[in-house]
Amino acid sequence: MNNISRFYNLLLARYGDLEWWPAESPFEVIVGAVLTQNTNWNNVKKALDNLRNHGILNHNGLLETPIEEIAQLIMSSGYYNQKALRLKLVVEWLDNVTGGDIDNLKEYSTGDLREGLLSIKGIGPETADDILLYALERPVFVIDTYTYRIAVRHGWVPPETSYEELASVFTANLEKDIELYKNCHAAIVEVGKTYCKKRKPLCDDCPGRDALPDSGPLD
DNA sequence: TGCCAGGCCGGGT
DNA sequence: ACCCGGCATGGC
Repeated sequence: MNNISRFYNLLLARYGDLEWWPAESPFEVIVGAVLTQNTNWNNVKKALDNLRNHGILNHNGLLETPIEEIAQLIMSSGYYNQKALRLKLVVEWLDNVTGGDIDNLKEYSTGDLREGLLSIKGIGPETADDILLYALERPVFVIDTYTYRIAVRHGWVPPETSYEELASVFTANLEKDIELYKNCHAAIVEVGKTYCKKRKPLCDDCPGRDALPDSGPLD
């Protein structure tokens, strides 16, 4: 067994099934994916609640509500002007492609959907992959800053590794399974929040230290 | 109290 | 092809 599988098994034993993504519908996953860009989920939750309480956490709601109004409601998630625009662009894209029914996306290949999502200004690789995996049930592995830090600090990849390269390292070393991909990313975020923060590179108590004999120092 | 959070874009080199 | 500043609120 490889180190990445070992690491995931360790996280699985520690956290179990985290049942990500916290959302009530695929559409909410998409909105949350935009709002959580470089932002604490706590702040995102408040923004989602605001949208929901105003009855616009849905396709037509976001499509028809003025961007300024959306911006005010999502203020707690930060970057609210940018994110209001990004939500508009996403929902307009959805409207063009599906006419408002996300189920219609099942007609498209994962590659075509990823390309389409990435063509939207404000949707980068991680946001696209969040949407593909957690909203659309496609087998793509999500890379976020925690995944990158953990992989580098374990010595699995060099620091200059690109998003796509790192994703392929994970998919090459894990069973191709949508539920596993979901829970693995969830567990990495969970462990990252505690042990792999930006200015805390040295983590003596980081899970995996003893269980991964082939891995390098956690820098 | 400053640092950090489940990124991404655009302009400069 | 990289590097960097900007975007912004809320929690610890």
